[in-house]
Amino acid sequence: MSERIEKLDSKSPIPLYYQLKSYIEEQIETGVWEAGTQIPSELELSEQFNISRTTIRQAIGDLVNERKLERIQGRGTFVSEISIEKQIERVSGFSQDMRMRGLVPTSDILNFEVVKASPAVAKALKINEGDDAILLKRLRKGNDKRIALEVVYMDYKKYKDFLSVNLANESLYEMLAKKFAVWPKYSQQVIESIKCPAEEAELLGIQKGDPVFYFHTTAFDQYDEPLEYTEGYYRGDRYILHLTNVINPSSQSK
Amino acid sequence: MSERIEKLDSKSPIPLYYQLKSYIEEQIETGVWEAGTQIPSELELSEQFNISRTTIRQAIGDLVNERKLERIQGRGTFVSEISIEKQIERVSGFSQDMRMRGLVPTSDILNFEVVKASPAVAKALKINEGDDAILLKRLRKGNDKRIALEVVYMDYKKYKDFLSVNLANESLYEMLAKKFAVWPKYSQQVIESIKCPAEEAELLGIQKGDPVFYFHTTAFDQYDEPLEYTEGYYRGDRYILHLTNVINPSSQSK
DNA sequence: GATGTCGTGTTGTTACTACAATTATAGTCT
DNA sequence: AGACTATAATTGTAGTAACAACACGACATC
Repeated sequence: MSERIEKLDSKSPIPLYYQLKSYIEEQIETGVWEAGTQIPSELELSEQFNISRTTIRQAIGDLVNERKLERIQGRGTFVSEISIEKQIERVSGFSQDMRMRGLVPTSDILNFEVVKASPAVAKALKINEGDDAILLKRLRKGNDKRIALEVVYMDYKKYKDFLSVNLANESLYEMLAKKFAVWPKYSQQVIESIKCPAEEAELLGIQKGDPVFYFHTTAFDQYDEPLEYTEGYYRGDRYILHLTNVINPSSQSK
Repeated sequence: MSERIEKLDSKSPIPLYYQLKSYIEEQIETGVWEAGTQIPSELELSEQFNISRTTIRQAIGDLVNERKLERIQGRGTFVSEISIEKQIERVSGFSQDMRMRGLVPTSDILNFEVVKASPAVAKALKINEGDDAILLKRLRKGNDKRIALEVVYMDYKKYKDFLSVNLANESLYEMLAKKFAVWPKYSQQVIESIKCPAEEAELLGIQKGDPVFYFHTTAFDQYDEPLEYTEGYYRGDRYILHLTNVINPSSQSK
């Protein structure tokens, strides 16, 4: 088992460096290469797989960027102690967020209609004030407990077909990817800690004035166009924000 | 002025690719290459600076990683529309945070002593419960307005000399870099939205029960060792959290 | 004991080459 | 006009080569 090496397939349409990258990721994820340990040197890998050092470095460089590996000149390449990656992936909407916390996400749709864009919505979606916008108001639950109240706005011109879909239990992002071939590339959030207004408090089942997170989030698609704008009230007693901040995003080469 | 090209210095100890990277960053930051526009092709840059395409690609690859450029096969390389980078740098402690918001950070030191580590502190700093820990309690202000109450804990064994320094107006991180040659590499935060307790409310000049952000932050140094653990209460009416979440951290090569 | 030197192993930098894959455009054919 | 084709331009992948920079241990020297 040990000297039997899965040779990489140079005839495959998948690039060699990518195959090697997958191999290394597998070694890390299965624990064959434990956190903190040194991986084989570039020369060793080059001989082992019979591919050039250029290709080895490309695979390792990618993984260094993703913070799964760390290179130290003169010493070697090591498996990162802490996988920051997992924490960063937090940001993929409510459904994924809940699943990551081990909760089952569900939603009650309170409102689903076309409205005129308010100034805030228009600005976020880069449309004109008064233009048509899709409004989707949902009470969001984790394991059937009320967690948040979210109102999503989208550009009606772009996503009018969207009104016909059923998304009671489906992730908005998963649906958008399937039906419209768009997906979020990044999102910008503004988060406040406020007293919950009366109307929202009632829907969330808390007292007026109880502390809540108030999110304004604009998600951008792969073309850097606004995808959706969301305002959300998250119960302070049931929702905690976890963040990992990377101070100095190091480059591929250093 | 236009055909006069700053030649890169191959005799400099600074790598060529890094010099080129700096040059490109300068072009972007000064607006010579505007957002969305195509930069010269790799071949053009190679001829212009008389360096190999390998080196060009390394510089561009770094900048693609930092999301300042985007490469599209068959089309070219373009300046990113939105500089996410600026938002990511948010995370460097209160002083830098305030400065980034255009406010002048100051602090009142309320307490600065050695205490026995509580379970939470011990766990965060990876020391034993009851071990000595440095406690630094500060009322933090922006433009002389009270913003937050922060309590920093550090390992006394590692940073005992720290007790003698004066940091009324200096950033903790800047001081640590100068005196101890350590700096934060990343931090993990847990953020809650809670009702402010009575004691903290009084110090912050708000009413008991007003909403505040409650932060627990552990910062790790360049060796992945815990550097400091901070608990902070941030006034909800004066502090807003801005986040940019990158959904799919793409690799250097794609 | 402290310091310096040297050899080995490792990653870092740079150059050269060749071909593949993709995109856009110009041109041709129907 | 529309569909297809060829070509050019551009980035992507892969190889080879050489030397630099750095870390570290072994050993010698002071």
